[in-house]
Amino acid sequence: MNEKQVKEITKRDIDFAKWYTDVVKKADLVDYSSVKGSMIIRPYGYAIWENMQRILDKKFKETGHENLQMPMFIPESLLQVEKDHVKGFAPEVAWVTYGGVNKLEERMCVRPTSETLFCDHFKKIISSYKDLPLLYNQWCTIVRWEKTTRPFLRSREILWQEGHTMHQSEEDALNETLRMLKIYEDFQKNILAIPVFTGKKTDKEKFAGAKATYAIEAMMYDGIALQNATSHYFGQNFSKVFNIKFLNKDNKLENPYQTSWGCTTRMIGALVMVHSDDRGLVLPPRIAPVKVVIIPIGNDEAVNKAINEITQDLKDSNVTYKIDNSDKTPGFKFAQAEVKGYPIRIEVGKRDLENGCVTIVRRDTLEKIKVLISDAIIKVNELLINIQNDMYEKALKRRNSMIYYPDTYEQMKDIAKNKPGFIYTNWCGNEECENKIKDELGLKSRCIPFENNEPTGNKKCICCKKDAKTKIYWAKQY
RNA sequence: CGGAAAGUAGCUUAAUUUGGUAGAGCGCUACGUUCGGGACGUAGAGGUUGCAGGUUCAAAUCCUGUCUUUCCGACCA
Repeated sequence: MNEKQVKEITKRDIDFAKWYTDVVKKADLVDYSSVKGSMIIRPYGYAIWENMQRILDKKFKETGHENLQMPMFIPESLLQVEKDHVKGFAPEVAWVTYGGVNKLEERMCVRPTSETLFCDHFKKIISSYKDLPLLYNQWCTIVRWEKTTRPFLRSREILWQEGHTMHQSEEDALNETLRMLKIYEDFQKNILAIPVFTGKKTDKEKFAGAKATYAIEAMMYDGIALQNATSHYFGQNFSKVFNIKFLNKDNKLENPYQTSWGCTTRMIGALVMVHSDDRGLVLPPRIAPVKVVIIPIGNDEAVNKAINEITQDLKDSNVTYKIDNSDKTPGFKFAQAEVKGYPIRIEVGKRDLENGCVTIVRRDTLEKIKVLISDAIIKVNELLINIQNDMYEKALKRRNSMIYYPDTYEQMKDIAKNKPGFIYTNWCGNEECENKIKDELGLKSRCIPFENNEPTGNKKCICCKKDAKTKIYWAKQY
């Protein structure tokens, strides 16, 4: 790598935080606005979000969900209905107190999440078991008045998706909660190439007002955890206080069982923090808005002819591409393509063309491959699959190498202090130990995974030495 | 929200200590020469120094407030 590149992007291993902001800025994903925590998602960043939306929305529709739009304002009295919910969200809501020049009779908050709005609506439209399940989703923005903000990872205005569903039985609602969690898990793994742990949150960490929260936990390159999606089971917590009732088959009134689930543009931050490198963004092919960038070298008739041939093949194969026809030198264009993270670049110049070849370069490994023009499309299609798989495997390997399994609290303390990553231990299930570990080691519980969660070894809690109920992941978090 | 640092052209910054005509590099525009890892020449455009007050004959510079950004804590998707 030459000096100029080093100057533009801070090295990842020297200052991870600065590297991250450099990458999201230089790759032109995001810009700051004049309002703290309200970021401008630039076209390239938004194109990634549009791809996420398109893929997830299709999954939601395939599983029977319908999109709708709810209002963005919640009257204070409505937010107050569920006690735990308001307690959890009140510290971070923004209030509207004036309409024009007149003070409002009742102030309204800008939605921090829409459970209360949905419930207020559900009670009007649900009357029979025949109305259930009710499977709704909305794509929208919400506002949470965060104190510390960072592009994508933590903003005050959040672009997201929230699903809200109502069911006849506990079983149906729980199934829905886990079904949607699985969709998120598959999406992260297969599309974003991000390995994740899925599991249950502790009572301390669960959503305000929920009976149970399930989450997707990913590890960033620096070993810090990022919660990438959540799915909540509410039981009848909200339906009771909102007085939502339906007549069941036995002609008896019942409160329905509820779920909600969501994911945000934070996933873009995760893409950066898991895959990208000192040269800039690295995008998995399945989420990349532009899969191939073509760089002409010199302005030559043979070059143009070869490019026409290749682009026709790309069109026929439905591979999104872009031709960099700017008047920059090739070296500049190569560097630019790397900052932007296009999975594949094809260099077309007369030196290769004399042998009927072009050069194909993988963004993830920077490997250069010479192929005949006629074989380019075959190689591109093959590489798009390989890059996607290799990026997942690489991320998985790194993550697994940063998970620690201490037997004693002293060992855990040492790891927490000296080694970034996740720590997997036996746990008694008590909040006291959770609080102690947070206070003393700065670690929060991530999740109790669904599989291989039986206590091991002496089967005692790592902290209090009482009988352990389960195993649990701990980590520092964004 | 506490503690610290910073804000001058699109970006990186000089001038701030010691108040006195805001200067450069990159980028941008036009033309030309170039083109296999961040090209070069010539000519240009671009600033009420984050914002609002105050001190002063005079403020980028000193003082107060405020907004934004970054880092460290507390809080959180």
